[in-house]
Amino acid sequence: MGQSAANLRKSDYKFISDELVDVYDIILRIEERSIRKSRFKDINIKQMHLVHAIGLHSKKTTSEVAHILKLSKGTLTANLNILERKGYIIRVHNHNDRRVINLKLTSKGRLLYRAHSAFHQQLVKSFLKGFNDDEVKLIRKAIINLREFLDKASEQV
Amino acid sequence: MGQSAANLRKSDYKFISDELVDVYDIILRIEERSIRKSRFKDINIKQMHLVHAIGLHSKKTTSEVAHILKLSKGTLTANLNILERKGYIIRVHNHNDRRVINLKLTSKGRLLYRAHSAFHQQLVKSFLKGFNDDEVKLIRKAIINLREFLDKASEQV
DNA sequence: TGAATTAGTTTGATAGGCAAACTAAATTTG
DNA sequence: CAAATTTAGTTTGCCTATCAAACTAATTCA
Repeated sequence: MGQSAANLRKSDYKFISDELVDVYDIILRIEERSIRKSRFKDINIKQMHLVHAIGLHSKKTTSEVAHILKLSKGTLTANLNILERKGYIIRVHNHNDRRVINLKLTSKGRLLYRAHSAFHQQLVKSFLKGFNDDEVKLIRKAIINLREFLDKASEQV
Repeated sequence: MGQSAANLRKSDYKFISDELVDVYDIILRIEERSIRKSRFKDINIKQMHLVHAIGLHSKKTTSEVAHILKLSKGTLTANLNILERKGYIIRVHNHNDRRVINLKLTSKGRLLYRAHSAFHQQLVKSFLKGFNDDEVKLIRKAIINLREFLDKASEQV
């Protein structure tokens, strides 16, 4: 409609930027509410993400998980206490080094993990709805671009 | 290399999902650090986003901004006090209704706003690096998909 | 074996958030 | 028009999440 490519690009930049700023908060809010309505209403979204970080199969240590989530060890201890008390995780003392604690999900924890994964999968599916493989690849490429930029920025800043 | 389209799609879903989960936290961390290194080191990322919500031109009220940011009025008052004390915003009593306070950025606040916008613009540019207009449109479409899904999910959940 | 290091916990302090009570101004209503 | 109600923003009291530093127990180094 007489709109130049340059104008189109500029408005797209702004649109994409503004939308992306909103999207994350919306997702967190939806997750929070869907947990509240589920059988797992005794945990919050941060504890949910801790369960996700511990993961289905790994036996990560407290320090490893603290590093992944960029939380202090003290904060992690507090949250692990909550999740253990509520039956989502267990602490397993490591045989080789008894200072070390390996974290595992209980079956209840694994149920929660899978429910959360399902939500994320649904999210990405709707994000990619109606796109063919080439188009999905393109979006993948955009995300790789972004990640590279962020990693470079992390070093500089 | 013999990988079926379905498999490709599935691994892409997971990749995209996992990356998106990380990206937001990384962005917040970079923003936080870049503020710390800038001339605006006396504010934090939440106050930065409050400045962004107030915006360059609008004269939003306290209640409007509280609603936009989904914060209680009390929380907003506390943060506005900090930004006002530090010279980023001013409160302007509304002539027509003297209960109402309109929020405005000071020149210092506008400088901060523009610095933050520049970062976001750089972010989106790198996100879209090397893409032509059609491809940018596609990504725009993907974000619209996601937003529609989220809005629908918001109603349901 | 004693000293230094390491993994995780405890402790004390701080910050950010909310809900409810409150103040001042505007609007409705009898 | 005066009293009652509503509204915008502030104040208050409380709660939760987080961190850093001190601490404990186990391991490794010298």
